[in-house]
Amino acid sequence: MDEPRSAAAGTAPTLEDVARVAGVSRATVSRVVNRTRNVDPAIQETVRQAVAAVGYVPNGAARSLITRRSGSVALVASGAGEGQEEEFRTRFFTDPFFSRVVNGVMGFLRPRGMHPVLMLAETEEARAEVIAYLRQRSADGALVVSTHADDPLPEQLVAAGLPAVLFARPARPVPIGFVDLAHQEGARLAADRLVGQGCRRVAVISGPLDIRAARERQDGFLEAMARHGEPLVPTAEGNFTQASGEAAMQRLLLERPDLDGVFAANDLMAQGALHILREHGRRVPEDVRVVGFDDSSAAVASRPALTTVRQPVEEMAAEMARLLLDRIEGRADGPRSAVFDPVLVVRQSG
Amino acid sequence: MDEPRSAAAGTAPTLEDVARVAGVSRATVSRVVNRTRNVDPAIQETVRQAVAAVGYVPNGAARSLITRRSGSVALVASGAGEGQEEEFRTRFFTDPFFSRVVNGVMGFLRPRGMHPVLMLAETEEARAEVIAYLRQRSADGALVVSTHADDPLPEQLVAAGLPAVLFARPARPVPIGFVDLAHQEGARLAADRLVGQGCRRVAVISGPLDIRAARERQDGFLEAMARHGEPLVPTAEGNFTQASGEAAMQRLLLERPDLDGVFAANDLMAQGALHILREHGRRVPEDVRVVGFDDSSAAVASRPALTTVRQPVEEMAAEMARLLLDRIEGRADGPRSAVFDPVLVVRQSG
DNA sequence: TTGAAAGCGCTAACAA
DNA sequence: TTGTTAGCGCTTTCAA
Repeated sequence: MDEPRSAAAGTAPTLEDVARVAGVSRATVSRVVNRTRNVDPAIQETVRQAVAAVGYVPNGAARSLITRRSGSVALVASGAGEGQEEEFRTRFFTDPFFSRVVNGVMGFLRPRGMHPVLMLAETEEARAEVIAYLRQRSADGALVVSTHADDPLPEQLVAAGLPAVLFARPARPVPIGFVDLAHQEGARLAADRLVGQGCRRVAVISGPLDIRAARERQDGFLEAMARHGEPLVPTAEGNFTQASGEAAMQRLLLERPDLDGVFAANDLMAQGALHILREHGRRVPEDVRVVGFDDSSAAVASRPALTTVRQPVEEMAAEMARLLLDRIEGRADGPRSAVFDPVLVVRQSG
Repeated sequence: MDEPRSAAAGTAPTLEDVARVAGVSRATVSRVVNRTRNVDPAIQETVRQAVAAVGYVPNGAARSLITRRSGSVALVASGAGEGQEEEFRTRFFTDPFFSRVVNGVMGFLRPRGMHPVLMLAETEEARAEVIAYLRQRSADGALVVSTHADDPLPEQLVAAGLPAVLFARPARPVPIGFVDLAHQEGARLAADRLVGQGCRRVAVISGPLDIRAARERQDGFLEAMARHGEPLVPTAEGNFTQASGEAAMQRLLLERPDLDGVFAANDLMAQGALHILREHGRRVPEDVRVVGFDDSSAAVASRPALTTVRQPVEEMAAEMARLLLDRIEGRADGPRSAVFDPVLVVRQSG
């Protein structure tokens, strides 16, 4: 099998080269390469052979200079801007949540020949870079995973007229698409489960209350408990890390040593709660039932495995990508959104 | 504060527009934007103001058409090609290892204005796509995280003359740069620790032995144990997942119910071992000591926290990126590599 | 130090 | 159905 000589050679072959070899014009080669109709099958074959012979690969820059498409989308991890860059990165990447988003996004993008470019936007400078990146058309749009309610990035994107879709509804009403979960509904599922299993003295480990999802999970849970005739439910705030879940559980145990049920606003914190409960000699689920949230890898990794409220992150991420492409390719008129329903996944802990 | 009118308008402003406003030529604007020397400070200022006034952002495609640089690198998750796409993705993304690589890569790339594009290469088709992506200059080079010894991608990259650096030394000697860990040395650290703590009946949970790193960790451990006068060490093979660690621990316990030490080739499997040991009423570290490998987030997440061999993944990933940029920017002559030293991190489990 | 002009490689009207 | 031609927006000689 002949190796195309040009592969390792100095200059990459261009359309021109293929055209010369095939004995046709550049335009025809372009049509064949881009699968445009209206090309004589015989010529098509000739061109394909010429392409193979010279080892031609279209130049992406030249192509997107004219199509105004880069073939990639920015996948942005956006934060509030208070933290250190490295700490933010580590926190973000350590959480299984982010991996699931990446997974779901790639699943959708890949068959469509598009690729995600990872970006961080936790400082004003970084946000400006993201905006500039999009404005210079290095990416066709942005998928934004935002961690704070007062993140200014969504509004900046809208102001710049850039295609973007968020994971989680924006804090202030902004004309931008998003995917989200019915968090309150999910929390209600957890409350119903705990009560249904006979728990009467339950407590909540919430996420950071400046994150909308965290607040909705807490509110939904408290509301459901109130409906069950339990208006007084102690709460402790964590920050979605396992360590914060441990600390919160400690506080809760001090406040209410006789508790028999815990709802944690994510699995990582639930896992932390499990550790502390065991240290204090509480058996799960016999003495205390624990329900988590997310159904992340942490849910099956812990012992006992977590009963948890499933957030279909991969599907949501895929939908987010779909909404963005619809927008980019002009299929969508205004910003569109999708809200997913949570499901209770019963395992051992609750 | 005036908003640049063109931001949300139909067409983005070009160099031409800036030049007109500033009353200079395109070339001069280009020089100012690209910080080239030899521009009159006064003119420089005028140009900057014009840039701000029209809200100019250079067009990336036009720029890279001529510079032949895209400003991004492919971050490739490469597999052997036997598995299902989705399973591969999920496995890969669930492992904290990948997140750490991304984290380290971004830490290095970001200050240099470069961005990672995520790609998968687990089938021949996907590999071809990666190669094409690089050949069409959509990325300036590739960072490859390979999971199997017989992965053909490294050789394909070399054959195509594309800049690339691997995480982990290639199976067959190929002229390509890589970063790696002294795995055998790390395993020796684990063996010394277990023996030093008085363990006499130890066992190994290895990774998939078709992965070089897994084999080296096992070999290094067995060799060290032999030196300690323990030539017979039972082993069980896992696949680096927690579930496989559990299964392996079950088998080991059956084979050697009186074991008092376990070395697992990664933390996830060690975590699985911990679960099984507890189920069987073995206390860790009192009855059985457990040492993991990696020092990933799983190491601090488990109870007891894992004593483990630290692999500085973030640093290694950053170095991988550095080696690639050196190559891309022509600072490196041939392929260069770096091998890192592991360190024992003592926590509770061993 | 600045400007004029020539392309980088490609796609898309428009003609033939 | 095919070819011709005109740029896309930028960088970079080469002259001035």
